[in-house]
Amino acid sequence: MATIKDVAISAGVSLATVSRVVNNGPKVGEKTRQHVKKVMQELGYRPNANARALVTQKNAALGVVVAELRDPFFAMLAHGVETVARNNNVQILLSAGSIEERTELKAIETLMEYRVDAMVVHSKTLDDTTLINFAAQIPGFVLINRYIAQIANRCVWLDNVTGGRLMAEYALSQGHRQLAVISSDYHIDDPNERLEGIRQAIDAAGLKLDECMIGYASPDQEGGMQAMRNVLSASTDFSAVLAYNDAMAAGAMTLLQDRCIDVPKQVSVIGYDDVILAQYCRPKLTTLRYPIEAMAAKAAELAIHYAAGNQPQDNVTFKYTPTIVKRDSLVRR
Amino acid sequence: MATIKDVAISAGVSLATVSRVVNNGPKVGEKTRQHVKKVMQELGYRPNANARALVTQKNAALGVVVAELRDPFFAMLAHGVETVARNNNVQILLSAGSIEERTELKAIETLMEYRVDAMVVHSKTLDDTTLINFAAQIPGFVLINRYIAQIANRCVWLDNVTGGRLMAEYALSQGHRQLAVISSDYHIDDPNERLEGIRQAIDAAGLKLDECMIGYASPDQEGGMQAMRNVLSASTDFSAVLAYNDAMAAGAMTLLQDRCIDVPKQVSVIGYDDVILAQYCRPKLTTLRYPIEAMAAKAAELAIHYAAGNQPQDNVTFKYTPTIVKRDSLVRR
DNA sequence: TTGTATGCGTTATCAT
DNA sequence: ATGATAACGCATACAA
Repeated sequence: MATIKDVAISAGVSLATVSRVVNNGPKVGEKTRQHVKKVMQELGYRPNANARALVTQKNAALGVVVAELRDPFFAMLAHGVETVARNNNVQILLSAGSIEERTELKAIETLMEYRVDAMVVHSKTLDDTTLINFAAQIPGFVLINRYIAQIANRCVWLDNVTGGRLMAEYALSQGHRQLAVISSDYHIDDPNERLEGIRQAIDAAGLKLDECMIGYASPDQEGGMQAMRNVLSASTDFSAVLAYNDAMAAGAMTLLQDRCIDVPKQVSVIGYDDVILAQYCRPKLTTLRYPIEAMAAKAAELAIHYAAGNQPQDNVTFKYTPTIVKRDSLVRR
Repeated sequence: MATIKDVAISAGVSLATVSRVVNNGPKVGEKTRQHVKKVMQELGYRPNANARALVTQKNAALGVVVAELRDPFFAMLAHGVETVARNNNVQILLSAGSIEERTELKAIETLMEYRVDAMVVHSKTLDDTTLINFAAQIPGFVLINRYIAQIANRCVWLDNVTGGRLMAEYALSQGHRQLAVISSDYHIDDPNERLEGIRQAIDAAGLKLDECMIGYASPDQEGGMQAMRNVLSASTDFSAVLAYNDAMAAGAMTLLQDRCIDVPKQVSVIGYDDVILAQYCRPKLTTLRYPIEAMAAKAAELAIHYAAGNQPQDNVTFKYTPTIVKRDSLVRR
């Protein structure tokens, strides 16, 4: 593959001149510029991004760490980042790491080896200290979907407590008095936060959420069925189900329907996230919109901005609040 | 960030020795090896992947080009590649390019600038010549979801004609005599190939597929509704709908249901791809399984294998055939 | 406006 | 077993 040197020789100019042309640098005669460009064309010259990153001490790429690409949620996240990357003419270096501490760590470390200084990270398993450390080393380190007070200005996150509260309040406002909850058994903050919000709303309404009305399982369709089964075996005395996410909600609906319990006539269901599936399943899912794509875009912009040398402001953070999307799975009782 | 030089000085050894330790090279005393490792730890040393790629003339990363991450299909593709990448301890460089010629080209070019020599490319818009050219330049260039005779041994693709034939044959075998088709209006080969297979099966059964029974629209849910609407306005004389993909199938089902046409009692629907949505929508979608994840994994392995210097064999190609997945959206008539 | 020279962090070759 | 040194391709400070 042709190098800058080849171009220089072939064009009869110096390395420096070619370099200037490549980078649209100033101080180069229009005539030579055209000539050099032509030679570049002929030789099929492409700048070596590695050499460039080495000498400039910065990598133009934008690093992204996600847990699991297959999950539509992360796909949307990646897409949000991708849009911004393209607009900024920046390449994405993507590292998927599954929800395991080891691989998540490794994903970030690999990105560091490429010296990417802009990075959007989705990490649920690494502890605060580790993340704060990374932030100290990488100027454009931005967390998505997580809040850490010490680096609040690098966090783009969703207010899950409010989200939980909203979904419960909405169900209550529609006349439901007996609520069941199906939650995730992953040991991360999100389920707890959403649950806390739900409890707040129920308490505020002067009602009680019995422990046996909460089912825990993996946060997917299968888990939704499982958790729903568990709750049903304890009690059938509820008119609405609040799910941890849309996948669980869909699973719960499937199970209810399999048992000839009509959704939403007999039991209403509400999801969380508003992934594509929410529009596809029957009945269409009433859910909480998690604006992950917009958030991801924001995170990417932030990462690029910080990496460019702009100092993060103090006392800011990027909090988003979910909103109710009314569809067909929850009706007034 | 600490360099190999810093480590060498701090450890009181030469650059070469440190380099050997880093790369687990031979010929280095166990004592010094331990010592150097310790210093590396202390200094938080991380090899610079850019410098490494520069001097070795090869990038350990695996490049991936996809059209649109948000699409669950590509998400699965990416996931298949990702699994292999992780097993081979290789980083993914992902370039999403949307289905436009310009961006697809740019995606590949950017990857080339990083000198990645293993590359899994999903391209529908670039012409054969361009792709063959890339293949000539990049040892580990592998196409997924496309077949080009001249570089057959670098193609991992699906037999879409057979796929189309299978879906039609299945519908026919279930007693359906009047078939409607909703297809994609994108100008790529896939829709035509699938349509051709469908025609083959219908011809073989001694039946005819009238042009007005084919609706064209964008290959998503919205398009599925649109195409279904078009067909319905021309004729209601069909008992089964063959869709270009699951998203269109889901859209078609929605429209039918909105018009109080029961699926599958009155009209059966069959999809293509078997993305997650096929299991979520109601009724669950009978569809053709497109083993994209396995294919992507294969492509990634191939790319890494070729990039490592192994010559592609002559006279081989990697063809996959879809299989029917029977669920609830198609019933015997 | 153009050219020369230096160094970025590594690997690899050749000595020792 | 270890060290000195020359590339790798490029950007840039400095000279001309």
